[in-house]
Amino acid sequence: MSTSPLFERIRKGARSTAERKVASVLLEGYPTRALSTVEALAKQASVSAPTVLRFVAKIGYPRFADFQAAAIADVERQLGSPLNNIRSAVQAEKPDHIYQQTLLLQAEALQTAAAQAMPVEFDVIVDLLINPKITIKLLGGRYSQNLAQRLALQLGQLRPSVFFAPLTLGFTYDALVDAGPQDCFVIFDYRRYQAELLNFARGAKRSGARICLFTDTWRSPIAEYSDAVLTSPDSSTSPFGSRVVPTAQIEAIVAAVSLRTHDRSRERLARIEELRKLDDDAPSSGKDEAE
Amino acid sequence: MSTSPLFERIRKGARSTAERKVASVLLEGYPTRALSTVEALAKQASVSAPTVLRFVAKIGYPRFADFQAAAIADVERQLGSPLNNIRSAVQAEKPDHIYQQTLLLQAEALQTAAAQAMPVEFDVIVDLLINPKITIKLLGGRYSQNLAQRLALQLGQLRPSVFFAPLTLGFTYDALVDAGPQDCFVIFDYRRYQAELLNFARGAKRSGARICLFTDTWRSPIAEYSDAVLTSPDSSTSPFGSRVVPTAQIEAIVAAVSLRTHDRSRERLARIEELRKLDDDAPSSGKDEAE
DNA sequence: GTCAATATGTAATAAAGAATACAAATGATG
DNA sequence: CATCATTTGTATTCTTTATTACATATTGAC
Repeated sequence: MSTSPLFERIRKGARSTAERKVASVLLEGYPTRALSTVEALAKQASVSAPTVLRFVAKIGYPRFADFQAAAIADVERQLGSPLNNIRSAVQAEKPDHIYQQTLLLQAEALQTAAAQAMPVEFDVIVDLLINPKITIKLLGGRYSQNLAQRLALQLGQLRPSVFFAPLTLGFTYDALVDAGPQDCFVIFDYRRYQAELLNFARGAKRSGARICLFTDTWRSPIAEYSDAVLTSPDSSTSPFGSRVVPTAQIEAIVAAVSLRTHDRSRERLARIEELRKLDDDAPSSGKDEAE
Repeated sequence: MSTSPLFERIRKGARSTAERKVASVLLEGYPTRALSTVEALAKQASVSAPTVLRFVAKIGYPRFADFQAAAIADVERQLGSPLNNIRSAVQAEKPDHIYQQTLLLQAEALQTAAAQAMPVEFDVIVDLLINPKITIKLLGGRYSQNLAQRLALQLGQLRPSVFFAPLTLGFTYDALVDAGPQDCFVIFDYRRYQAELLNFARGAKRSGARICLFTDTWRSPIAEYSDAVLTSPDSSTSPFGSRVVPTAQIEAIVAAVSLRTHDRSRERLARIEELRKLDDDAPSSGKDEAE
């Protein structure tokens, strides 16, 4: 068990009798007792207020407020990720509100997806996506274009040759004209599969291009032509299917790609930031706050 | 184990807009944020100090010190709870693959979001969105436009007068020209908040329009001008923030709106289907739909 | 739209608490 | 046991923080 630095400082910092009293009191009720006031502590330790002040100053906190801040930070650390306890409490008794219900339902969907995941499929996709010789083209159906767009947006920051092919008014086929083995199509197709997409996939496959498919558990017919498929269980309260799991999948992909390409993508991101700054300076740029 | 009474009091005690802001801030950082000062809290929630005082008074703590004492007691209770250790032990065994890890991480994020959720905020938003007299305009930042778009897409099927306002090249302000009390702006703004959006929100507020904000726990400055705010905790493996929780939130909103409008939206959906069929049969660009 | 009721913010006030100066006590060393 | 250094306490000042009183804005009912 690792003790906190603050805890150690208190233990080791006490030299004289009065200070040891203070330290014991603090350690006995660690860390919550540190959250009270100087005078309360002084009284509990049967010493004077200045003694307490001097002690915390000696262990590295010139102002009592600093000391308290450190204590609070420690409390947060000990509580672990902020809401562990409350989370488990909420899980125990199902909440009544539709908002919470929906979120929890999706949480379960994610856990299911994780449980039945096929890492191999995932890896195949990532391997394709990090290959700089391959051009990535993304597209999706009426309601899944969004996903394609999002993945395109993020992937486009990590590597070159990423294109989003909007599925509007037959323009889609433009992307197919010069498709070849050097291309990888990432297709999102969920229930109410669109024939247009299937046609497209067939054409792509014929041209020798790779296909990665994101679909639901019922599996779009495109699966047949795909090199790798990621499926997501769909449990949803909404009249439209849920896109929470797909969103998480996308982020997982991005995370993996980002990891694997590390240096290159890092540098790329930096360059993009540079360019953006130039553009943003026309209007006043966004402030970038960390509290 | 039951959730702490204090936690529940905070969640349920908030009635007005300003009080809801305070409650959100408290719940987001529960319980440690309650250990800071009245003014700090007021600032974080973009309200005045007395509002904070009045709120804690309302939920049963006539003096702020009482409230803090309760919070500290809660911290002690949580730290003392053996469940904590068990839980962290269970959490220790992680799956090995980044894909599964990411999904599970997001599952946790959703649970956290559910735990600290403020159904009141949610309800306020839904109330606005089902009001047929109100025009809904949605917009978002560079990377959150997607979310706006998705919500627009789905909402647009359930009710009329829904518009997506793309944030491109200053065109955004077109949506602001004739904004008034009959308008509700739904804004998505996550870390690396964009000044442009903030300006926009200010303008919107001035015109008397309502504002619903989706943001992260750091809270976009727009929160100050918003009638309702939904926050999402951000834990993410990817170099970009995660949008899983926001996605789930959107779906929850859609589900709720759909429930509340029931008949009207059902009929509307049917009509849309009809029209789509007509359209799909015309172009020769491929038969579009396979059910 | 107008008015009453309720919320919210501003600014002044009161209280609590932290920091400081200085004096008293303690303890070590010759 | 005298002297210096160190520790501790008392009393005071200064800051921060909570609280209250009052003005303004917002909301909801008619």
